[in-house]
Amino acid sequence: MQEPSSTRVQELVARLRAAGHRLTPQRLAILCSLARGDAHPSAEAIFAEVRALHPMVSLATVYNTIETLKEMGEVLELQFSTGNRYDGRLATPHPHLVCTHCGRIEDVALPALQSAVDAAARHLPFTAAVPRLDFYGICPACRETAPLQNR
Amino acid sequence: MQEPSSTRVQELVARLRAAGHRLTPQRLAILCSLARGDAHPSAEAIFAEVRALHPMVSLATVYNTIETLKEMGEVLELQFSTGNRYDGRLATPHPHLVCTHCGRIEDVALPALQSAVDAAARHLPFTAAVPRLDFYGICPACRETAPLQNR
DNA sequence: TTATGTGCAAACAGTTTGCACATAA
DNA sequence: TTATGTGCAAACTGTTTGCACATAA
Repeated sequence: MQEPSSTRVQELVARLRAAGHRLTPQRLAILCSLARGDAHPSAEAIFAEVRALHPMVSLATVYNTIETLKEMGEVLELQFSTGNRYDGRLATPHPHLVCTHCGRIEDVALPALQSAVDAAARHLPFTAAVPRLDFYGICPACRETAPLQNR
Repeated sequence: MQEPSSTRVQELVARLRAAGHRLTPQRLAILCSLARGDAHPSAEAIFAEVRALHPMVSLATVYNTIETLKEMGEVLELQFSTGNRYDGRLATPHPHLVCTHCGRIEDVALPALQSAVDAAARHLPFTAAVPRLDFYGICPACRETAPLQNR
């Protein structure tokens, strides 16, 4: 989890306040979890982290806070059939690497491809098309520890 | 639903048999539904179609058959947090347009972009990376009938 | 004849909702 | 003081599983 003093956490706090929302201790902890460096946590993972500081927190509060931040455009929801993940650092769509073995999700920088995707999005028959580009494979760590599977 | 005489249905039947699987009336109906022209049906949609011919069919049978075809590489599963969709016509990954209003899913031909995505997939730190590229927007039909929403 | 497939119903996981209570501002 | 937020528990959705029965080959 991030420190409450992290730049991104401070930014989220400021924007919540600016939008007329309150800052509870639970919320602050959720913000810290969402702004984590290794990010893309699940609601369950955020819940577990927050619970370490606030044993009485409920999952509903985690979902409520995420919903608020989503509406403000400060959190990107990555929907997966295995459970959604959240990115509280970069809320604009960007490509990801998804490990089908351990579930790890990494950002990947592919600027040229990103531009091509964005350009294509502007010329589709669907209005206001938002792209989603993910790559599903085996991460380096899993490749070593589980050498015989999924290769 | 497709006719049992459709080329793709015949192909699926032949491949099931070649793999040592049986062809039940329920299965044939499921194959026809999967090979439909306007495709990308959900399990529920396939179930509803098949039920018209076989009122006693169960959802489990639909999922079982889909699972078998997935393992054979004859059906592409498109996982969405709102429920999975299936493509029994073209089982290799390809981009889609997803209407966030009515749920309609269309194939979209973007050959140049597709090549760029496939090329990128080959140079990622994750092994055997399979790309998934979808665009979420409002389809032309929804744009007309629901002019004030999501625009 | 018998391995494969089917139908039912229960279990599961992640998410959402309703409502009384708590609290930040 | 009071609108906003919280915690709990129940409900919901799509999917998966176990098991006895049915049937294609």
